[in-house]
Amino acid sequence: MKTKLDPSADLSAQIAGAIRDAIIDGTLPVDERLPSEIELCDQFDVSRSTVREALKRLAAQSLIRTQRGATGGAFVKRLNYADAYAQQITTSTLLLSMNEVDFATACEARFTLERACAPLSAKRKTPDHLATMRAEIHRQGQIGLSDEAFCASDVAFHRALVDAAHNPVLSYQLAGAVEAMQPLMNMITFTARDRDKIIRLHTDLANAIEQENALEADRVLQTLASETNAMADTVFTARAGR
Amino acid sequence: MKTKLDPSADLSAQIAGAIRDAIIDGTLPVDERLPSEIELCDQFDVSRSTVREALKRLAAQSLIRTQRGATGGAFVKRLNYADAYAQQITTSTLLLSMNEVDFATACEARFTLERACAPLSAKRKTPDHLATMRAEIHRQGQIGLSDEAFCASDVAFHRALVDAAHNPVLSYQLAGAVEAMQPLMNMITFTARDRDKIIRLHTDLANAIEQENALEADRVLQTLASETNAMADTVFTARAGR
DNA sequence: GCAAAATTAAATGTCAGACTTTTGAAATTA
DNA sequence: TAATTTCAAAAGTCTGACATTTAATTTTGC
Repeated sequence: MKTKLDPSADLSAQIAGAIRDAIIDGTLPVDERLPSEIELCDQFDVSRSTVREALKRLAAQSLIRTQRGATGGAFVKRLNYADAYAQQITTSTLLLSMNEVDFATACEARFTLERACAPLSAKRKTPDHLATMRAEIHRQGQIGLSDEAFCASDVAFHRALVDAAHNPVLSYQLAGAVEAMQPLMNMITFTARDRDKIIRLHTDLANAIEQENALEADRVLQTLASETNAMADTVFTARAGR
Repeated sequence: MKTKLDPSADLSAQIAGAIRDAIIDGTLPVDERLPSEIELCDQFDVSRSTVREALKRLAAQSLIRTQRGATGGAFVKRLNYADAYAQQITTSTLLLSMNEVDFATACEARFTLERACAPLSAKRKTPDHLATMRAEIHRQGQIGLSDEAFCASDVAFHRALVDAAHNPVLSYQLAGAVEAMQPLMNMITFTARDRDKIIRLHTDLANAIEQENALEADRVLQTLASETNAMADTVFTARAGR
């Protein structure tokens, strides 16, 4: 069956779109083999280059995987959490860095979502997640730690908090909110006093989670949010003053 | 400068990765023109088809846009909210539909995040958002409305609720959680009684938001979450019984 | 007859070159 | 000066060839 395309618009985009729609609505189930490139040429009445460009578009979105060889081809890929996480983080990071989203807005979004997680984390935490949180707190206290490493550890701490909720969908949704903040946080220079303050709050938070005290966890997260905002304010007003 | 690639791995993926990294870390700022395809051929020592496949990968992720003509080329694209939303929704939808995420898990994630939004929405709502919510409630009550249209209206209602928080980052993060549920919801047949129940809760929610009663909004959302779960349960156990 | 080795075929990956279309800039002309 | 024409650069498309990978098939050696 020949599928008609609009010859005035981007052909590879149209082909990719048609296949993507078929994947999303389930017409093409997971692990189904797509027609070979040659067959797609025939179906859409375009050259192989165009078909290949369409397939690369789909591969970039983790919608298909390709195998070479005799029984090879393009297959509908089961989107796994790792790939989805990676895409989510890339998109979120760029959205924040390119759109001059102010720190306060991003910060509010992040902590609002984290606060939503906290009660579930308190209820469902395992020793494993608590151990990760405590390990990161310890790392954050090491002397000579660079600002960047401090931020990375901060992200790891908060991811452990989120993962403790044991809801992979929630973890996925929050991955972007938490990780995308890292480049923004990296712009901040944390004084020793700032770090102390954060570490103390992290400790309070870990304790609250350990004791399944959701209310206290929420309180600490609110404090952490306002403290983070305050630190960013100090840095940015200082910079604007120069 | 010639950039070296690993000839044993996928060349276009490597090129796309190199350029993507340059965009993410800011080496290539927004609206910067990439070298022309021919220049990229030279830089990476590959053919034009390979370069083009790499560029299509980037275009699929909304990282670049291309222009034809004399002053044309590939430009780093400012990722806008619309594109980010669309990607977020595609990814979330597929993640849920392909991984046999059970309804309860997805539902929990969605309502947990929405509950986090509600206090902000109550505080910052505009007449506009309230009007959208009420309009969707009205639509949901129309007789002869298909299940699918009912679900679509449900999504629109909840998006208005989220958007009322006036935090675009939050709206973006929640777009996936709310929209990705739609295909799952579409599997449910809503009885007239179910619809009545949902519409009543939606009305309560809109009222709570209007009166800036965050506590009540939270209570309604919790009820809505458990009711939704119950309806799904009924449908799925009935189906499993056959 | 069976196991190892060689062959084959199908598919993606890559390359080279030509042509088309779009589009802004430069040159020309009225 | 303004409108028109020409030009050139760039992406978009097509064709055909060859390379590489991989599984199935066939052949060979014992």
